Amino acid sequence: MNGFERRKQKKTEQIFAAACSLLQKYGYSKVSVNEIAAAAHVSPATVFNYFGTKEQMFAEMLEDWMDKQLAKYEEILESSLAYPEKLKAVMLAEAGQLKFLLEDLRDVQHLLGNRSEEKLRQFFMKLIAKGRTEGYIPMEFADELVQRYLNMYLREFRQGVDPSQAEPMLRLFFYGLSNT
Amino acid sequence: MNGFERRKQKKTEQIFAAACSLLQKYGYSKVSVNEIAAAAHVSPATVFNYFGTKEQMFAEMLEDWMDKQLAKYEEILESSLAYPEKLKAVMLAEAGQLKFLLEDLRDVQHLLGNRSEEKLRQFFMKLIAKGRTEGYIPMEFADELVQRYLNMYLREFRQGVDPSQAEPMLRLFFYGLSNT
Amino acid sequence: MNGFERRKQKKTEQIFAAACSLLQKYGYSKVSVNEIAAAAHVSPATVFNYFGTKEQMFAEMLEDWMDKQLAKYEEILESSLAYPEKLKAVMLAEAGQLKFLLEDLRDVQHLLGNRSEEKLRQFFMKLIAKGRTEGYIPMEFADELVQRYLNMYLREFRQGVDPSQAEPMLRLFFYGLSNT
Amino acid sequence: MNGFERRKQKKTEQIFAAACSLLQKYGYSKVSVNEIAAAAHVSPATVFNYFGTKEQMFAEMLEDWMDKQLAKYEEILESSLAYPEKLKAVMLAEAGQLKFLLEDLRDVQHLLGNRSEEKLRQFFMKLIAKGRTEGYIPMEFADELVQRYLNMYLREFRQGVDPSQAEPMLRLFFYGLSNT
DNA sequence: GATGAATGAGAGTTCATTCAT
DNA sequence: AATGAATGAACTCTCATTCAT
Repeated sequence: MNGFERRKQKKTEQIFAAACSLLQKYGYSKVSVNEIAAAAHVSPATVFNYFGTKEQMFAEMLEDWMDKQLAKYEEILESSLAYPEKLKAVMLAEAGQLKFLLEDLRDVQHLLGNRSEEKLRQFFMKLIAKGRTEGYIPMEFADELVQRYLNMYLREFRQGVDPSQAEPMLRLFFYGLSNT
Repeated sequence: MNGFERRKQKKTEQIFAAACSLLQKYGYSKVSVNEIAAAAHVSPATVFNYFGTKEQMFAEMLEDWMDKQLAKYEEILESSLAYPEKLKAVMLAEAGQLKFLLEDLRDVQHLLGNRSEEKLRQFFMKLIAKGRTEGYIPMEFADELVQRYLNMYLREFRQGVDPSQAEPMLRLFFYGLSNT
Repeated sequence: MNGFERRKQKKTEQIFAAACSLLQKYGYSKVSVNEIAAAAHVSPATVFNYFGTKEQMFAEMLEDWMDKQLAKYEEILESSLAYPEKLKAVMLAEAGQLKFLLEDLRDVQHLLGNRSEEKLRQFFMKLIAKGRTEGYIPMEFADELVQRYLNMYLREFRQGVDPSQAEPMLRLFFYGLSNT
Repeated sequence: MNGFERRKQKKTEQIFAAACSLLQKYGYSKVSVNEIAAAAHVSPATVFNYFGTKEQMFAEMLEDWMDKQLAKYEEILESSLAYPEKLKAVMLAEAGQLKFLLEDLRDVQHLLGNRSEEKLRQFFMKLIAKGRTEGYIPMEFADELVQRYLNMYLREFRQGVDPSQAEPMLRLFFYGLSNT
């Protein structure tokens, strides 16, 4: 990588960092490209030179972020933890992270794009497959259903859980409300 | 009710309907008051005469909507259904309804206001209390936890479920992922 | 005057009072007809029924006010005071009064209209004539000049003088800055 | 100064000129930023990029204008003219100039800001001090009073005097109405 | 290639005035 | 005759995007 590319790489990271931080604070429609450019010490024009539009810029930032997140997930999946611990770890890996996946849902989910969504889906399929192999997920629940179930919990955890609530929530995950 | 009041009432409903529909389609920040006014066959100025600000207009619309929704819930709670059926009915009462409670979370939840949130919370408390009396909700789960759990499911159902998935989701609600 | 006319008269006075008070507080362009109507416990439509336009309404209000003011001036002119005392009295009669004659000058002076301005000019002519007769205003100063001079002082006094400054200002009026 | 700065400087001047001219013609609240932008051959957005708000734009324009005006005054004060001639020159330097200092008083005086007002006050103090030294302003008149007196005349001259009236007005300034 | 400046299109909001009762 | 409701036109201001250097 030559000097030009390194510089571009660095600016891209600054832009991503600023965009990410401001997105969380104010939400997609309330952050202006000018603000992001200012926070990244870059000209607004540079943002457009790099990404074309505001939307595209956020899309790339989110894909970048999602790739990093998925790397963490994969690591957890490959670890030596027991299966329930893995699930817990995955869910807690989200906690306190990008809440905007919830907040400006329509905007942001659409931005996240098919590629990232597909990657995430594939990770889920592996996670579920492993769960079935290890006997934690009964066959009678269809993949689609379990995926939705997992997703629901992930979203809940993304909003933030205080640690004292994490444990009981996970118990509900496995055993539900009925106590018998 | 005289002519003036009837007319105003009617226009208010038109505005609420237009606002609700457009809010779902595009989200809070992407809908302009002009669009809503046009859809409601009303001048933008009228919207401001009625509600003062865009924000206030949505707040009142949401409160109105929430009151109607709560009325349905109460009716279900007072019905002769078995408890699990009641829960199911409450959840399905949301399906296909106002998705925006999720989508522009920051904006809209804030708009919903304390009054409505409190009303909803109180309904939940009654629902949970009844569940405990009838033995469906064990004492060992704190109110706070159950409320969060219910909320999580409600939110999931709000996004829409096809009926074939409703049943298994409710099974998970009571018995969790574990199948033993 | 029958009942209808009395009612109209009363409403007109309420409107004038509200308009006058709000004009002083906020200035011509920052007061809306709706505000005035509200303050006068009257419908905005009534204001337009009576006066046609906002501008016309203020014009009539100002003419009304000016007529009352001129009546006071005439009384002073006809009184038995010494001439310099009369001048002083006229000037102080303005103090603390309608400052807007200064503030939104362009708007308001234009509103005041030719009729009122002419009445005021005529009063000044009488005042000056009397001053000449009594030897206080030398012939070498043209009417036009003296009128302007008086006006300048009147405007100054309209902005408000604290009583301790009134006396020296009047001394300057007669003897100027030179002290010999 | 590079190309960017020159261009910005030029546009700023165009905006100031347009704002000044239109302010005199129509008064603060009746001039829209759009009008000013059009007259300055600039986009309305540019005005807001430069100054943030309409108010701030006028404030800066007035400060700019006042600085130039004060420079003229200082030059007169330092000149070799006799004191009365200096006073006359200062007053005539205003003639035909910014009448709005009178007209939208509330708005504009507030915009002029403390800085400019303070600069003007300081110039007045110097002018008065010089007048005392040279024996044209007797000690028995307090600074405050003289300042007000000067101000009153300045305001009068700002409204415009035809030259034939300037001389007698200045005679009144020194000797008042009394002729003895 | 990167920037600071500039902008067009549109946002929310206000208000003098008119309309329907 | 008087009103409450309704509005069109205009306002200040924002922002994603483009232009000129």
